[in-house]
Amino acid sequence: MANIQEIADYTGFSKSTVSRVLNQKNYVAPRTRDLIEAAIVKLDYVPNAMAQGLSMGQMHNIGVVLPHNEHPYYTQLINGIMAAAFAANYRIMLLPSNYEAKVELAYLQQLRRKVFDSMIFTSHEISRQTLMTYQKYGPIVVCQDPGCLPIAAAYTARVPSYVAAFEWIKAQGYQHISLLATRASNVSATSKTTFQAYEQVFHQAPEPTLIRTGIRKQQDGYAAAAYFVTQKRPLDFIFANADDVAAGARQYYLEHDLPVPAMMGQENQLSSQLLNMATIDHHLYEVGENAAKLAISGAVRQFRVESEFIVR
Amino acid sequence: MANIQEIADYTGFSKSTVSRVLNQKNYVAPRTRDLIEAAIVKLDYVPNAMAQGLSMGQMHNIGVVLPHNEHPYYTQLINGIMAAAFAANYRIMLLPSNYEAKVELAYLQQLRRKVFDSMIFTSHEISRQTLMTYQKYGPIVVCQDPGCLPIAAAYTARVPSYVAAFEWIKAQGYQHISLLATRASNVSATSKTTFQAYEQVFHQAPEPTLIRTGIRKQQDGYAAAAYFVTQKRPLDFIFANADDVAAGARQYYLEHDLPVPAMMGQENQLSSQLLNMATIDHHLYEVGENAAKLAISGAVRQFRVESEFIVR
DNA sequence: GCTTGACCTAAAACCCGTTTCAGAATTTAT
DNA sequence: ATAAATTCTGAAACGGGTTTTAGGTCAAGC
Repeated sequence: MANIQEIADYTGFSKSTVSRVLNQKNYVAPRTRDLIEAAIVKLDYVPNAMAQGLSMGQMHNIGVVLPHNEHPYYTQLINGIMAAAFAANYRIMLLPSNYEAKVELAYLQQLRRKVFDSMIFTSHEISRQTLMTYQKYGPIVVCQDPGCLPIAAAYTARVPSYVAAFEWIKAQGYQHISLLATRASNVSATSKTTFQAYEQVFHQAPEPTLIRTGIRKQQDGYAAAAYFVTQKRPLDFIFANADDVAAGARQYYLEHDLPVPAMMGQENQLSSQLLNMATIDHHLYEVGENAAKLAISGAVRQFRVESEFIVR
Repeated sequence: MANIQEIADYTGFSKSTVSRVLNQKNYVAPRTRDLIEAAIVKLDYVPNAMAQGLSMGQMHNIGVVLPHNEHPYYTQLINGIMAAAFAANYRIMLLPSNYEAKVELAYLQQLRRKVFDSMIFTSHEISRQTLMTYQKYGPIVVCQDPGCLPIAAAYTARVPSYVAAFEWIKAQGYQHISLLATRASNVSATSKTTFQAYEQVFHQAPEPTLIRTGIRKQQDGYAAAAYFVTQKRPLDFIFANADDVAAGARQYYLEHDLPVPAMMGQENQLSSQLLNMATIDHHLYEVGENAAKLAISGAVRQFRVESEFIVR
């Protein structure tokens, strides 16, 4: 528990000189440096991060807001964020929001309090306007298209690949398309985008009876298929929000000796590769990496990746 | 960016009185309190967490070391940790270790530096002896059985349910049992435990050709099944390290119109419920919650849950 | 009327670093 | 030889809180 003062006292130099040795800056006589370094080793001194943080005004922490962590979207995003943050010697704090605006606001207060230097919203309930008012307290990065607003963002441009996918589905002659989504389109930008692309291609809204929300994992896909079958909702194509979800649906049909409808997934997970299934790769790991870089640099820039429709 | 001094100046009281109002302790005249609270609202003041941390010696952060985050083991554990931490107003920092002792040591240094107050090792490469030498810098909780060592731990007692499961498998008459594991038994306590339980029941070591390691997700189970089939390794039971993994293996057999071997999974995920498959519930969410509670309280206690063999 | 205790507040010390400023000792340039 | 620039170091200020100490006011108890 030695502190910098003890090192100073022990060596006979001052705190400032010890600090200079620690930070390798300004002039320090080689002999002085050696003596102080020896003392640091001898007394097993490590600087106190809180004191450094207070003094320098930053803690090298990034707060990452995420609603839950059971969707591959978040898993891949987090992995990308972690990789980039780790590489830059930043740490990430996991901030569960459960899609609640009130909780998100509490986290923004923590940004003000300097609990972390910057934030990444993998998803946000709060309006972008509100987010902007907090930018003065630290970099805020969102993972959705912020439109023309001056907000740092790393996100995937989903529309082109969604349209391409629906064009392809239409060309194949499918007519009753089921949409599996994480959340309803009135609360989720992603779902909204999906639905809009659907309308753009098919010139009509998706069939409400073929929409299922609350879908995150393989098991949810399985349950959705079970629902369609038991409720007798005929369909010929399943557009899933993740490959694992599609795989789960497929599993249901196989297990019940039913004909498996055509389907596609998203995220280009291993399951779609194994099943030789069409998918959309949103390059989320890369999005995560760039979100972290923006959070660290503080640049109010937009990093946009084109998602990729993969036919197999 | 108002600080406590500004509130003091604005109201004419001293820093200490403002601090007392903030922390609701000691005597403060009602009128004084009102005035100061009004000033806090007016100047939109929030205390600086780094200054508070430095002054009080803790940041209310818990560092959570995890090798990767793609296995349900970690997902459930993290969810439990997050829930308990969040409830107690603690935050968690995700510390990826990739099973590297050197990285873990770096994190222990961060504990000394007060980057976080306490640590949870969901898995650790470093010896328990080494961990113990760092206990003086803050609570350290492991998620494995620490034996009789005085280390705080929240973990699942796996042996009884493993033995019960193997007894059951044996009673059913299965003889060629495949074991799917996250890591090899010489580096993983969990795998070692599994193998030992196997030997205890079958009086012989598991068949090396039926062991697959590096298995984490559904897709890995699928790949393992593909391996057994293409390499012509006959087996009649698959003991998987997770339900999703078993589900993946099952999927492979179904897709290739092969007879599906008997199998069981672990973690009691939805997939095993849907497939009506035997499993072992390690109650990881609960383990995570208790790990967080130990990390927060600093009690050097052991929280042990019995895992539960579920026949379906 | 005096002591005692409760109530209220401020000054100062403390937590532990970084950074600025200023001065002293050397070197280099002229 | 002297002025100027460089190298080295320490004192002090600063970041922004909490806590201790101590002193003052006031009412209750004897």
